[in-house]
Parts: sequence; structure tokens; C-alpha cells
Amino acid sequence: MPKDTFYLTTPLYYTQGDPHIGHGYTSIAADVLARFHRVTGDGKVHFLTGTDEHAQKIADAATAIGKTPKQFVDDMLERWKAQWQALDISYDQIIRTTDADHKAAVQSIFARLRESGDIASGKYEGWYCRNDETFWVESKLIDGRCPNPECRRPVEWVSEDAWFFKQSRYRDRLIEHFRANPDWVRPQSAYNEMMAILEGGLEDLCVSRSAVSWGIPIPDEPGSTIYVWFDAICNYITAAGYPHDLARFEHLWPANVHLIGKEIARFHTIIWPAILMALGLPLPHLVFANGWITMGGIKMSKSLGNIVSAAELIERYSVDGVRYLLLSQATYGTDFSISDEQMVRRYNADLANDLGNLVQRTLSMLARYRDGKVPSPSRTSELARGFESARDGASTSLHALDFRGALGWIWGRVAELNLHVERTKPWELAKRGDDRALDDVLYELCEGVRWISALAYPFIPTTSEAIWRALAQDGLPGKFWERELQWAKLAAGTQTNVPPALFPRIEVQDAVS
RNA sequence: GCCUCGGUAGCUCAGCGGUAGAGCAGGGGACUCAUAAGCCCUUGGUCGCAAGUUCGAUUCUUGCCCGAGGCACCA
Repeated sequence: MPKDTFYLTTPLYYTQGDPHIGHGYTSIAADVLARFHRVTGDGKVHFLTGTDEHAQKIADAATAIGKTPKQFVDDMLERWKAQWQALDISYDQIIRTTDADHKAAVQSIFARLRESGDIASGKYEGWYCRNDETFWVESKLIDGRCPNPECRRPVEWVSEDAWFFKQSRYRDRLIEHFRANPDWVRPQSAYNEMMAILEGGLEDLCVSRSAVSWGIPIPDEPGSTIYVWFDAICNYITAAGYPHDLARFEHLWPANVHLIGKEIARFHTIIWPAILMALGLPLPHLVFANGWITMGGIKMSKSLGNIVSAAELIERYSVDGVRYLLLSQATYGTDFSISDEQMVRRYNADLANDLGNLVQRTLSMLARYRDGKVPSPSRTSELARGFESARDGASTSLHALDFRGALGWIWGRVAELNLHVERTKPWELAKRGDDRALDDVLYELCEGVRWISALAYPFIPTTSEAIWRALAQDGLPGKFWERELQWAKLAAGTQTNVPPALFPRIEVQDAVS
């Protein structure tokens, strides 16, 4: 009955448009975390992702191409799924906000909050942008137009009865929670920003829309629908079974982490916890807002035409290449820039030269000197301790969502093994006929490679599996770390083979510099 | 306009009170198991600018400049 599963979520992706690598980045981070938790501890993980499919913009986009909204979002979903598949995202569940269960659950949540008085009727008067489905205060308008730079359409004055979520009731409790849990929103910059908003005061949130038909109908009030953000944000509990499957819900909730992009931090760290407080539910342990991938420091946007898709990157660097390059580029949470030149360099250096070549040279020497059979070592390797601290360091880093730090620990061992080859010079041992020393070196190189396969699995699952199989190992690489990552677990006599190049070098035509 | 974050070697980024670090790139060298990879040595920085606090500041404070972002569409 108690919570016993590591529950993590991505945002619900808004299906008005196609996915780009920024969305993929959040999904990759979530996937690495999910895979890490599957191969450590008791391995119980639930990884939720999904799509946000309501709102007027989607209905309009559908109409524009002659589809019904439902057909439109069905088609969009396939495109998002294709991206997730291409990036090897191992989600356990997809929730769509058009799912019947979700709709019923949101209606039930809405009704319940209305009963408790947390959602109350009021009158909304103000300037409304139909395109953005957003109310604006007069001071924000620019020449009587929507202040959103990508909209700038004329706004209209509306006055209507509406439902309000009384989030202002929870301001003090929210502040208290922020103070008591200074790590619950990360990175620090997001925490600061949200805390400042809270201290500045909270207004109640209008959660009904009378002019939007493509949405979840408000109970007993068929004319209007629930505000799309209220609908969407509830997915984290409706997907877990609230309120229709409480037995399941109790295993999952509260979520261990919501991974989001920084622009939606407010919804996840103010509005969402206020809703949970109103429902009497515990809050998620952590909301982690990642930064943006920029192109030379500039945000990707349609208007600039600098959108990069996952497919383009995968074609050039391979899936594992993309996963590695994005997560190793910068500390998770900060913005960072990418460029082809930079990525090619690091792909060649870290993946092709350091890791790929290490595996190749190790298994080639084993094939050449021992017919591919893992020899029996005569002693415990001096490398063991370094690998054990890398395992512990990577684990600590991943628990803290420090993906870059974890990769640093792992690649430190890659470097160590390459260096070890140079120090021990197996080819000289072979020439000299020093069989015992050669056996020891070959064994510890193979064992080190096995560890690297296991440690790197959450990041580069395809490659790790290829290494794991080359070493004739079964199952998921390194499942479970506590059992598999014991030095000298690799059995003597194992028959290995030399796999094709894991990361073929990318040759570049040198530009004039 | 208000708020947040950043400005550190050619590039991408760490560090954050005791006169600067990593990886890559560049230069030189010894080797050959390997994806001409790996290994060793090495060039390279007034830590955005200016004041202040301090015995001492890249590290703290203030102001300014530049960049990115948030301000209820958007990873």
C-alpha cells in the first residue's frame, strides 16, 4: 500500500506543433534517470510522458487543414511517438489529455474543489486575447494589443461569469513549503524566481473558458470548458490513478521528480502545488526545470528558422551520440549552446576515440592473444578501487540529476583504461611471452570495459548493450549495479567477440581557418 | 519596465575569499594493440568594466556594460 515506486514525469507536450530537440532533451534526461533507477535499488520505476491535446489553438489548427480536433491530435501523437522512439525513450505510460479516464478524473477534481470552495464563481472582466486564451491586465497591453511578441493581435473586452481557483488561499503555505524545502525546486535560479513571485502576492486563477469548446466540459455546465492548463497539469495524478484507482495511486504518488522546461516552472511550482494542497495530497519531491538548447546562444524558434529536430541530429551523431552530447555539454538546468563543429569534435574525441576505440583495442587484443577467451586473473587489479569510486560517484551524481557529473565519473574510467593499456603494453608482454602478466592485463581491461558498459547504460543504452553482448553477458547491462558491479565478476573463460565500430568517426572537411 | 541567470584560455564549460582549472582545438615527441585512435610533453587567460569591504577578491557588496531568458503560448 505505501509508495514504493520511483515515479518521474516529463511535461505533457503540447501537440499543436511538431517536436524539436528541446522537447527531446527533457525526454532524454527523464529517460536516463528512469533507466538508472531500473538498474539500481529495487528497480521499481514508473516513467510517465504524454501529450496535452486540448485548447482552442489545436481546434483551430485542425480546422485549418480540414480535420476534426480528434483526428488532428491523433496524427500529432504519432509524430511525437516517433520522436520518442527515435531517441530510445523508455516511457512506461503515455497519457493523453483526451483520454476518457483523464477527462473524468479532471471533472471529478474540478467538482471536488468546487465543493470545498477552492474553486468559486466570480466575474471576470478584462482584456482577453482569443489566440492565446489569456486574460491580460491593461498595463501589460501594447497599443491595445496582446503583449505576447509572437501574437500581438488585438484583444477584446470581455465580461463573463467564470470559475476561479482560489490559489491565493495557499500562498502562505506555499512560501512555508519553499522555505522548509529549499531544494524542492531546482536549479536555484528557478527557485529564486518562483519565490519572488510568491512573495509578490498571488491572484486567483480563472479556470473556466466559455468560448472554448475543445476542452473538458465543466461538470453541470456543458457550455464551458476547463482551462487547458488546469486540465493538463492534473495529468500527473490522473495518470497515476487519482481518483479512480487509488490502490495504484498510492504506490506512485507523490512523484519523485517532475522534469520540466524552465518556462513552465510557475505552473509546476505554484499553481500545481496549490491544487494538490486543495486536494489534500502530498507534493512532489522535486521539480527540476532544465534550460534551453540554443543555437549559438539564440533560442530556437520558428520565426528564426533555427529549429533543430531530433531526427537531424540522430542521423549525424547516432541516438546514443545525441544523448551523450546533449547531457555532457553543460550542467543540467542551465542553458547551453550547440553547434555542429563542437558536436563533431566531441563525438570524435569522447565517443569514437576514447570509448569506441577502447572497446575495439581491448577486444581485438583479447582475440589476437587469447582467441577471445577471457583469461583467469592471478590477482585483484589495482584498477578496482577507481572503478568502485566511479560507480559511487556516478550514482550520487544521478541521484542529484547531475548528468554531466555522472558522465565525468564514467569517462574518467575510460581514460584510465586507455592509459592502463599504454602503461602495461600488452603487445610487449605477448612478445616476451609473459603469459601471466598478459592474462592479468587482458582480464582487467575486459572487466573495466564491462563496468563501463554497465555504468554508461542509462546514457547510451544501445551501445552499452552492444558491449555487454560482445562480452557474452545476458540481460540489461549492469542490472543491478549492487550485484553486477563487483570487481572480477566477469567469468574467466567467457568467449567474447569483436563488435563493429561502436561510434565510427565523423570525417570533417576542414574549413579554412 | 520589473525579475532571474550568465559574462573565466581559440571553443564548450568547472571553480567561487588566499595571487587561475578540465576537456577539446593548436604545437612538439616516443610508441603500435586499436576507429592514423591512444600515451607523454607543451603554447595559451589583466577570471566583462569600475568602485567598495578585506591582510588578501575571479570568488563578497554596489553601480554600470553586454548576452540570454521569465513576466501566466512555448523543453
